[in-house]
Amino acid sequence: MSTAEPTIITKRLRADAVRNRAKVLEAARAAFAEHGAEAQMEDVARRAGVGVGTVYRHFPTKQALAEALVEERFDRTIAFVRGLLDEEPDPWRALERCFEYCAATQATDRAWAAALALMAGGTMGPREHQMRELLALEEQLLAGARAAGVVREDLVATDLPALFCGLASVVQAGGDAWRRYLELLLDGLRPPAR
Amino acid sequence: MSTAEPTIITKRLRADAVRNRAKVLEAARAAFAEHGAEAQMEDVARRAGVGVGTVYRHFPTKQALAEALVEERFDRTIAFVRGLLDEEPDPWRALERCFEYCAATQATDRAWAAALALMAGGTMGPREHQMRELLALEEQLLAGARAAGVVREDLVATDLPALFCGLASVVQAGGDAWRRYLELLLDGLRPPAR
DNA sequence: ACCTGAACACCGTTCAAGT
DNA sequence: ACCTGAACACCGTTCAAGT
Repeated sequence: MSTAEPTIITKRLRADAVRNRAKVLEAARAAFAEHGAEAQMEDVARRAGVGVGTVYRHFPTKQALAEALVEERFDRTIAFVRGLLDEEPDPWRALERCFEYCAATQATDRAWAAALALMAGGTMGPREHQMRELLALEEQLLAGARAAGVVREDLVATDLPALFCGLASVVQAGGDAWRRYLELLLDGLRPPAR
Repeated sequence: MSTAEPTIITKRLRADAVRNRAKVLEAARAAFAEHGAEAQMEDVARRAGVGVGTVYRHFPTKQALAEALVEERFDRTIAFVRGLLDEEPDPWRALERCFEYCAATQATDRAWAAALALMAGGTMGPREHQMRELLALEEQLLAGARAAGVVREDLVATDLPALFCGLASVVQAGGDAWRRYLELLLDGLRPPAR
C-alpha cells in the first residue's frame, strides 16, 4: 500500500509535499489512461495543478512515474488474486478469471503491459518483491487446479507471466481478437487427455 | 518485390535517386535492427551517407520508413510460407516452423512486431494486400493440418495473427521464456482428443 | 524544504539554397 | 529533379530564483 521506495525508509514529507505527490499520481493515472505511454509530463503537471519541476521532484523521470502507477496496479492485482483464492471455489474458473482480469486491466493502463513484459523476460527489475508475491499466489492457485486435474500437470506459476504478456499485447492491438485468442490459450492449458 | 506504393504507378526516378533510396533502406535496416523503434533519422542518414532531407524525400516520416521495412519482411515471410507449402511434407511441422520463423524474425526487426499487432487488431491498415496473401497461404497450410487431423478442427488462418502477435511480444520481452511459451501454445493447438 | 517555470537538450521534420 | 544541412517544433529534464 505504501508508495515509497522499497527497502528505503520513507522520508518524512512536508504536508503540502504529501498532497502534491498524491495530486501528481492522480493526474498521471488520468493522463496515462488517456494517452498511453506518450502522455506528456507537462500535461501531468497541468492536471495536477503544479509546476513540472514538482512532478520531477517526486518522480525523477517519466519512467519512474509510470513505474509508480505499475506499483499500484501490482497491489490491486495481488489483492484480486488473493480474493480469488478464498472466494472462487472452482479452480479452473479462478485461473480463467486471472486472465480476464489481465485483459480488462490493459484497457485502462498501458504502462502495465511494459511491467508484464519485464516479468515475462525474467528480469524481475524493480518491483521484484511484488512480482514474487504475485507469483506465489498464482502458484497456490495453480496447485489447486492441478490437484483438481483441470490443467496440464506441468503448468507452473513461472509460465504465467509470458502468457499474460502475450495476452496483453493482443489486447493492446485493439479489436476483440483477444477473446478468441484467450479461448484458444485457455483450451490449450487443460490436461491433454481431456 | 516492388518497393513502390501499392496502387500508385511507380514514378520514374533519376538514377542517383534510385541509388539513394536503396542506400537509405539498407541503412534503416541496420539502424532499426540495432536500436529498435528508437533508431534516429539522423543516424539513418549518416549510415546511408546522405543528408536527412534525402531520407525524408523518399520516406515522408519515420513511420513510413519503418513500414517500408515491414513491407520487405512481408515479402520474405510470404516467400517462406510458400516454400513451406511445397517443401515441408509434415503439416504439423510446417505450422511449427511458421511460429519459429515468427520468433526468429523478431530478434532482428522490431518494427515487424508493430505490423503483427496491426494484423492482430484486425485493422488491415496499409499492407492490406500482403496481409491477405499471407493469410491465404496460411489457410492452405492449416487446411492440410486439419485434414491430417493434427490441429483442432476449428483453427483458421484469421486466428493466427493474434497468436503471432502474442509470441512476438514475448520474444521482445527478452530472455528465453518464449521457448516454453511456444511449447504451451503449440501443444494447445493440437486436437482435443489427442 | 519545497515550489515554479524559463531554459536547455534531443530528435523528428521542414525548407531555403544549392547542383 | 534531387540533394544538403541549418533551422524549427516538440517534449523530457534541469536549475536558478522564489516562498
